[in-house]
Amino acid sequence: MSANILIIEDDPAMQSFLVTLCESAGMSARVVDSVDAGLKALQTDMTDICLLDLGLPGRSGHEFISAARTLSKVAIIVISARNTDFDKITALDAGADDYVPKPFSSGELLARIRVALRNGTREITAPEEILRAQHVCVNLSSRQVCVGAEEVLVHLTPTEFNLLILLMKHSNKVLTYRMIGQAIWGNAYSGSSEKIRVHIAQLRQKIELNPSSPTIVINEPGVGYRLVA
Amino acid sequence: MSANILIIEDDPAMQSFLVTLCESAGMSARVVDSVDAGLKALQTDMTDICLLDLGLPGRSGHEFISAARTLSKVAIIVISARNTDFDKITALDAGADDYVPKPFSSGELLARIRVALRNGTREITAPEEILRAQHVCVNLSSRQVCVGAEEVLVHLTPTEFNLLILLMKHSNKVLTYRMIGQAIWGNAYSGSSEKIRVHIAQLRQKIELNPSSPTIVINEPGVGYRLVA
DNA sequence: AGGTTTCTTAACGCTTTCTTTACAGCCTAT
DNA sequence: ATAGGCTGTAAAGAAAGCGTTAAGAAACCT
Repeated sequence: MSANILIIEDDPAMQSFLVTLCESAGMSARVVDSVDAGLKALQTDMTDICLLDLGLPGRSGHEFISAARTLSKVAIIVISARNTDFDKITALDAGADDYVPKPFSSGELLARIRVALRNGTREITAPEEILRAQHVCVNLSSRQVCVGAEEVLVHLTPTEFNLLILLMKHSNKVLTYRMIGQAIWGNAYSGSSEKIRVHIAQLRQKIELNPSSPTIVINEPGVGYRLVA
Repeated sequence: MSANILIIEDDPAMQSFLVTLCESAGMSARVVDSVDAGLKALQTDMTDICLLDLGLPGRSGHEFISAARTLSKVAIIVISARNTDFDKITALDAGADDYVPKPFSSGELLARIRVALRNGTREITAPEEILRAQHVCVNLSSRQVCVGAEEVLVHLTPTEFNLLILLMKHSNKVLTYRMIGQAIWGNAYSGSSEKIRVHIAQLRQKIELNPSSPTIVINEPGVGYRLVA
């Protein structure tokens, strides 16, 4: 699997340097010299990573980032000689994945490309909007919870809902009382397990087929809880 | 449900600076000052992002990165004054997600934290660590223990579980009564071996194929116990 | 403000787990 | 062979942890 790199850069010297660098690392590189051409390439070419020079003539690189984000989740690594905080922060917040100041070492750039590729591989599976475990399914966007074969809608309080999706996102793993407290109440969490016990009980009342002998939310004595999927 | 930041940093001034920075951004921050404490915190605390100072005394930050990667996919942002290419590349290739050189601007660090949080929502499934010895396998993340060819699930009490993984992590080595006692009961351990004998017996009842002639947990008369893998 | 929902806390019974004690069997050394 | 120390097992009491209920506090929504 050789990665496809899209280089958006107008300086010919830097163009050839980046192309050579990428190809020497076994990746295939394609160059465009404007934001418009870059956006067009994103729609027609298979692209794993964009290397973007912020200092382009015409439309700014920041525009490219936000426009590209509406098109795809491709990783964007900004390369720029404009190294003010403002440039970095706006680029990263607009959707860039990394920001490498010029001058940069080729080894570091390649390492950061490898990081982006590593992250990119898990992106293929889109974030699941619906979580399932046994006879329970949760719609994250509508915050609705169905139970049983007939998919009866159940109303959960905010805390119960947070608790459920927390356990679901870590299904089959034991979450310690500490983890649960921190995830739901943040730093303000005192450390006692009593609160959690009550909310777990109420959650079980609503989602377990037989709350007195739970099959979904399982207690691990002395440690915490585990959701079995 | 705000982000939980684990700060691994030994310098008190930098500690408080980072804590203040994170909390001013509405995130929960927690500080440890060593690699070992950091790894322990990863197992007991809910953590979205690690801020790691590479220049720690004792075990190096690089060790933390690779060890943490076997535990979870938590995002790791390295903060370091050692800014050679070598440091950056090895840290990134070991599994770090970003590398911020000191001195850094607080705005940039926060922006890079936001990037990591954005990426982190994609997937949380960590590689599950499984220990094996003969016909016994232990899943550390789900705390489940299987025995025999049919992989029957066995329930262990907290003490039995701790005892088992302690022996497994030092398999084929003899652990003295004192070592076992201190590892499981800490400083409160009195020094008598009677407690240990009872728990070993109950553990054997559950994991040995023939508890009366054990093949896994072997007694070393006058010294302690040894687990043969 | 009134009423409703939700959260937090405390209490209690029940179960699980831990600790202690006692004793029998085994091995070793005298 | 026997005494002494060490190990394995069983049982009972103590302690801790969990599930549940109820009541007051807080937040939320008309």
